Amino acid sequence: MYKVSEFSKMTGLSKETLRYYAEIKLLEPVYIDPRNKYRYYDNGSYLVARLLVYLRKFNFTIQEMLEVVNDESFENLEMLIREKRENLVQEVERIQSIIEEMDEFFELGIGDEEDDPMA
Amino acid sequence: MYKVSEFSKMTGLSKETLRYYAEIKLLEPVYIDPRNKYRYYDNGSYLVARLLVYLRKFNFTIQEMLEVVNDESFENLEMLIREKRENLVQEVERIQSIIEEMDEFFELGIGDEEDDPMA
DNA sequence: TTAAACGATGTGGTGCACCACAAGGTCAAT
DNA sequence: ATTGACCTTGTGGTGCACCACATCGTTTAA
Repeated sequence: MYKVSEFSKMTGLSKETLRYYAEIKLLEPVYIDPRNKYRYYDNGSYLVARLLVYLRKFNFTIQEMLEVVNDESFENLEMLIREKRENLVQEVERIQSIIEEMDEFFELGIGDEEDDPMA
Repeated sequence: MYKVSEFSKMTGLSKETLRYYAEIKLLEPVYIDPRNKYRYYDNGSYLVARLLVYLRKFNFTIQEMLEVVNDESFENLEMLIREKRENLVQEVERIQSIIEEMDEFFELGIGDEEDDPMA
């Protein structure tokens, strides 16, 4: 079993983040020593932590990661990632429409200041 | 000249936002009555406010909008919007690379749980 | 044994861009 | 004059995902 610092180094998640994740029940220690309250994680914790690090790369929010983790057999993992993918596709479209608006803004010619480009 | 509520309705910016914008010197009242501290805005304020609303649509941060507003002749406005456009293009690319990673994830076949897809 | 490293809890803070409530003074219409 | 609308200041809160410091008890290695 791993103590907090070791587990933090293994996973790249800070001690504070681990504490936060335990608090919101995203990733809880598998054992807490009642004498000193030390938190211990195991190899199963490590697998979950690696999954979380991966999902963070996919821009998953905490809430979304909770859905993944609370699905005990991870049978919905693919579906949840597909949903997130759809989110990201829509975000790309949103940004691209902003870019198009900017291009229209440039076409109006900002140099002509007498003409209110924002009308 | 306009008082706060009227100006808020005209611009779509909430009173709290206007207060905040005054505080950070993004959009300050043109006159403050010394007797009661009432804040007044004028038509010039309205033009600036409309510009800010527009830039918010372009995902400009407060700091970026400050750069625009502090450029008194607005001669750099086009340049600043081009920079922001470049930011947004890069953001689109960032998200798209995440989407590609997701697609690779799907190709690995998550159904095969004996194979660690995160290796 | 000692001292440094380690771990815990409690608490407040960060960045970002607002939002909301309380309390008190001023304005405006009746 | 009265009352409701309006404005101000002060203060704390929101959502989000952490981050950091102080204090105190425990563990570890010399």
